[in-house]
Amino acid sequence: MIIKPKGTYDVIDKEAVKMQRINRLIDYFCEFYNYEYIRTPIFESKELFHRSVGDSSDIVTKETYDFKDRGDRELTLRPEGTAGVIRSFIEQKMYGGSLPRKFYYNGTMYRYERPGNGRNREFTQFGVEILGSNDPAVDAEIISMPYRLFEELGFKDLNVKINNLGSREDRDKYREALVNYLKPHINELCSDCQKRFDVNPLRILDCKVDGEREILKNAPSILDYQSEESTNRFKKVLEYLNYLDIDYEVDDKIVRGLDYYDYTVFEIVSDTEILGGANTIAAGGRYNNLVEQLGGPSTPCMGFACGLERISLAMDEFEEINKRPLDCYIMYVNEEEKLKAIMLAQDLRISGVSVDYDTTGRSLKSQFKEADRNHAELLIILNSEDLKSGLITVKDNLTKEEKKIDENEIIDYIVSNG
RNA sequence: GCGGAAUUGGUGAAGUGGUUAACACGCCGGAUUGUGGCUCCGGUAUGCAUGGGUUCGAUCCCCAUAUUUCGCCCCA
Repeated sequence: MIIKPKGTYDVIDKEAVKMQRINRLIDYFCEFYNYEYIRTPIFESKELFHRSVGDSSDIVTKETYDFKDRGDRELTLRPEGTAGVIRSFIEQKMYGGSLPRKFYYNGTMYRYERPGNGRNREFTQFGVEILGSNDPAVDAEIISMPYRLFEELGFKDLNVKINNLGSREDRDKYREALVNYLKPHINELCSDCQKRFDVNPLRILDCKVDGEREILKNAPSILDYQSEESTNRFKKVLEYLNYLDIDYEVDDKIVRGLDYYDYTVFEIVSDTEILGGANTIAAGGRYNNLVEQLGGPSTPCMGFACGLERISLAMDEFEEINKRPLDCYIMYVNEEEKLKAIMLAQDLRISGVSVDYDTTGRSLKSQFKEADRNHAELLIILNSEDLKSGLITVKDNLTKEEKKIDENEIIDYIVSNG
């Protein structure tokens, strides 16, 4: 038997229904907020991700799917959505047109990691990016839009953790201060953090092992190392969030894993327990330098992304999700009736009625069961005897009321009852 | 990548070194020879993840591989 590759999964049954529902809401929401749909390639040149995500980050060094095609091109399956959008923005010279551009994407991403509950090697991510505006109102929208989307999907007790990383210079100053503070205590940190100390000291703030320790609680705060301009900007973002009624909490320990973030970074957390310890359902931030870093003109941007599998998993706690009911199920037994069923189904479908019928030759009894499995609202029971006199039996599956309708009026009857 | 656990029909699962692998749900058929969702009866794994090995004999013991899952690492 051939089985699916490790870390992939099939979306079927309930999962498929949930995914469709999530996707429809995403499309609806983004349209409402005036975001344009964008679809970029699933594979890009390897270099794109090395330059955007940061050469030193684990994502690029060991978690991407890299391959060479037959023309010896170095390619990478996209591990995230932002880089492709930025590349397109630059390559299509969108910076020459009216700004900002507001995009949303929704598609599969690839990451070579150990699969687990709600984490796969092929996974689906939805995200938005606003390119070309540094207005704090953009920060507020990028946070409030997913917040409201999650509320709409049924999430309760949402909270936003937000922090201000400031400009590159602000961050460099802070990094130095943090390193100086931690240096005397380095032996008290866990082994992972001792490694991080050299590679990415800011990550130590996020450590699960050392996070609760006094050393880190008393560490200097990045918020104290901001320029006045950056601090005022952050205040403005928070002010907007207040007016938008978004529940947030400033957390100066939030630093994101990627190199490209500056100024506002945030995570949306839900108190659901189904996801285990990790209850972050969306995350994002501002990246005002990335476009330039990738060879475009300096363009301030902000975005967020979230994994649909985790969203879907968390939604298991919410109300039962059912397939859309079928308007009508047609039953028959013999060949003559079957032909009628096929033609009737086509006419009804043309008239906008959702309809189905059996194609496995099962008994009438089983056809009733099949109709129920499909939550059919009306049952059409064809009978050769009645057909001779031009009559068709229609049964309401809720009230069990049965009527014989003239063949010529059947479409109108069903349309007006559906 | 490192460590632990698991893997029996469509599903949930019981089970034993030795003829036909419980039970339940589901599905299909019948009782009801064309009107169901209750009831009753019957059917439903050429087979216990895959490949080796031990054995007279393995689903059961051993090894390897795969997949799943938990923890670490990481998290867009």
